[in-house]
Amino acid sequence: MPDRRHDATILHADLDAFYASVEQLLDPSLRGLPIAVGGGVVLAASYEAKRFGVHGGMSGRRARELCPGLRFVGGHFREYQRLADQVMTILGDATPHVQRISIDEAFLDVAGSVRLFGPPAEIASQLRRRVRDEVGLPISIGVARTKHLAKIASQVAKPDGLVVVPPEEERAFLDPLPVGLMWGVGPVTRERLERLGIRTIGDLAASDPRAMGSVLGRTVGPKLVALAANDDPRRVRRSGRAGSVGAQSAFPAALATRELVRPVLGHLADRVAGRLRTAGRAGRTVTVRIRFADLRSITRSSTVASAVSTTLTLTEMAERLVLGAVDAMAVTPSINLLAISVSNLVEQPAHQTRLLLDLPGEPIAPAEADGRRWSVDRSVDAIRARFGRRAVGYASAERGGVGHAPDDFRELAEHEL
DNA sequence: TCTGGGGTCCTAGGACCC
DNA sequence: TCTGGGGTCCTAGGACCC
Repeated sequence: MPDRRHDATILHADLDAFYASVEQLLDPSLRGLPIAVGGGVVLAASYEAKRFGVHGGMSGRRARELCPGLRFVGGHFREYQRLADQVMTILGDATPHVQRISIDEAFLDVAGSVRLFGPPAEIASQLRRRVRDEVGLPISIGVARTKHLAKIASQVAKPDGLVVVPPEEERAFLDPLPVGLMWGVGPVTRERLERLGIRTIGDLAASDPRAMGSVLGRTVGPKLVALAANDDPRRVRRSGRAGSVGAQSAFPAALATRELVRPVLGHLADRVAGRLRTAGRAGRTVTVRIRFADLRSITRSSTVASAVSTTLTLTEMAERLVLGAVDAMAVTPSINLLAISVSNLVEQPAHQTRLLLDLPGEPIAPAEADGRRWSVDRSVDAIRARFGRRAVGYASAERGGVGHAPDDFRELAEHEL
């Protein structure tokens, strides 16, 4: 692709209030009404509900207080995935350079498409129209020279809008905007910056972390300051595969006994390792996270030479890490949540692993033991592939308050492996 | 106001090697 | 023997995003 980084050819496309918009699409009687997807928690709110201050992450009770007429609707998770995929296909018609960064948003670089389809702003308009006509959903698009600018532009464009930032207007566009609009500036950083008198992106761009001493240096790294100064070298890359796979489970502290650790980890390892095997991958680094009753959490990790994808091996490694950390503590803590994550992923196609015969009476070398575990796992995988996930359960894993989140929602959050 | 799950990236320190 | 620089890998924690 020719280097046209001086042109505004990056698009950031972002579906508006995605889950809520889908619900309104599926049930026309919900259109124009304040609705929230979810129940105990608001997963997404329609713009009609947002006007009352309702937003994602808020408890259902709080949302009802703010907006008495709020309608809660159950999530049609399969439809979210299907419609979002449909939208991505449309985006892919404009250019092969599409980087999907979540279920409902993506970066595009249309530098190579200009001759075919016209200027970027026109491409963006066409895409918006097609998504509206063919899928029925509103989508906002920002067009600029860099990913950071395009992302901010799409936020400014919402709802259902298009904002183009010409290269010569970047500084004027950026400077007055609140820092909180920047990618990577959340509530914590925004609060710290506020205390330093930094409120706008322009303020941050004008600041020098070294000159301001270590306070600013610790608050924001050089990367963030560079972004504020409009220095963003990141390219649009085709969506890659996930770099890690994990699973977690929260449970009432009252249940958190040492005895619970093993079954919970077994259940988590079963999910993680199963996904790894399905994707033909394995990981060298195993990380566990332990959250305590006071919501503080710690992580412990271990990196091994040969990548892991068997359920039992992963369970054992995780258990060693968790118990090692817990036993080192002065008092046995109440555990609130356990998580397993596997990273440092490598390819491990099925045919690469030897299937070993189980000869009765023969001692089993460690490597062979893992081979045996692997073939057992593959058998379980095969049964599940035919008869569904629940056909074979991991021993005693379904008990103990594990697995609160609906499976559909969980699958939605899983990234492409 | 404290729901829950799956991810990424950044920073910093230490070990180790050249 | 001491000093120093640079690169890579690992570990841990934290913030953030959807």
